[in-house]
Amino acid sequence: MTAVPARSAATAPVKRAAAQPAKSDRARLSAADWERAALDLIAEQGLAAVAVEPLARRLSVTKGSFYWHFPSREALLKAALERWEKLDQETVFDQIEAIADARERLQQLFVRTSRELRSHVIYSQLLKAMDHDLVQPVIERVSTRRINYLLTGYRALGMSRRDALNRARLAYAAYVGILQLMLQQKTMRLNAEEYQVYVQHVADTLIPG
Amino acid sequence: MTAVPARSAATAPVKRAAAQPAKSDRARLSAADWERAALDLIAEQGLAAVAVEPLARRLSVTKGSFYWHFPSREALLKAALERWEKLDQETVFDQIEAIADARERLQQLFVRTSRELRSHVIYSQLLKAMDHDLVQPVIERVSTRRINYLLTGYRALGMSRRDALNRARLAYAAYVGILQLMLQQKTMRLNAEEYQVYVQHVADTLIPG
DNA sequence: GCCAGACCATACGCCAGCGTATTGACAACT
DNA sequence: AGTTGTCAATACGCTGGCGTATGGTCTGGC
Repeated sequence: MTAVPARSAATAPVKRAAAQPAKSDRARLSAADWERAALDLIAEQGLAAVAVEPLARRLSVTKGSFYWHFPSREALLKAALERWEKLDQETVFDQIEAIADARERLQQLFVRTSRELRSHVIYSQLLKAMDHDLVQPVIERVSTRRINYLLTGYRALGMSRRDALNRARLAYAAYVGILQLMLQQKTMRLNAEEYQVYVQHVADTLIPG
Repeated sequence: MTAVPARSAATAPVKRAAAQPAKSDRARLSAADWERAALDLIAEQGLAAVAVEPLARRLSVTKGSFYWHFPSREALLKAALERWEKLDQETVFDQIEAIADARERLQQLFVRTSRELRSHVIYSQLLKAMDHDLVQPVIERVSTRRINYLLTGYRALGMSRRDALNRARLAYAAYVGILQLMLQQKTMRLNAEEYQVYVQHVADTLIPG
């Protein structure tokens, strides 16, 4: 019986608490649980670490469970990436969009880059795996969105279109670079204050006054 | 048969022609050949792609050859990384060091980042593999050297120590970021002119004057 | 109560990559 | 000519990950 697992929420008789299923020693798993676990692994060890059997071990089950929820590893990755892209849009982006002042908004984009923010960590890891077929379009979309966001920010500050675009590129490259240099190992292990000062310097340098 | 016999008069340890051993259909391989091929693969597909058997196929031999030259895959990586670090020091760094004017020198660091420059491509790939035990110390050293280089450059332009350090970090992050964004896929596929303009913008923005 | 469906365990076949062992070929030196 | 040293082919065993097949267990609903 190779029944295709019904992944839609419609058929699920068990509603399972809407919030996190708790630490759950004995709870059964859902597809969403696997997706979340996959994103955790991506954040910690990168995309390549998302292997079915290690993931299963991590969740204290066997892959018999996995292949009920997903037809393949690829399917899991696809779902996890979708989930991240949506989540990233909500948590990181929409929050910043709420800020009125363009100058302040630009600065916040840098301030919230500390390694505590999971979504940024995942972004950085995905950037490193951009050769992967599933990853490429996702971070393509996200990056473009963000650069365009910066672009309009700079335009709002009165820069010419050409300058604004290049400044947006520069700012975004600095963002990507500092992510990579800070998150991975110790080359640039700045503590909170040092980082604070650095960000201020970046804002002063990259935001025209 | 083949014109230009590569085997000139050589003595005991067989130094083999100093230059490249040519495309060489039938020439034997040396350890250096494997190291160069490994670096090529790193540049093209990243560190993870450096596998023994694929490499052997690429060189049109079998791994029987490989394990004569190296005791393990790790040993090859180590040797290749050493070779790159040395080569990078010579080609990229020493050349720029020759430039007298601090302002011009800083700009050149950005100008020479186009994807044509192999050493930069390798650096970017290694940065993506910084979790690897052998890679981490290497790019640690290289990155530190470069940032310090920028630091002294900015100091020479009269910046305070704190500002110079932060500016160096910013500039280097921008360098790393633009590398990653340009080399990997198309998010930022700038053509030569666009890139030229961008670099000029970076220089104007990051170099005080 | 008991059946269906959701979830998981076990066991298997497959493949790619690492490393080993053995033998072969061919050059240079004696 | 024979010996030695250098480079390479072939064949093998091992591991870890993917995917399949099949059967087991728990749960809610009738």
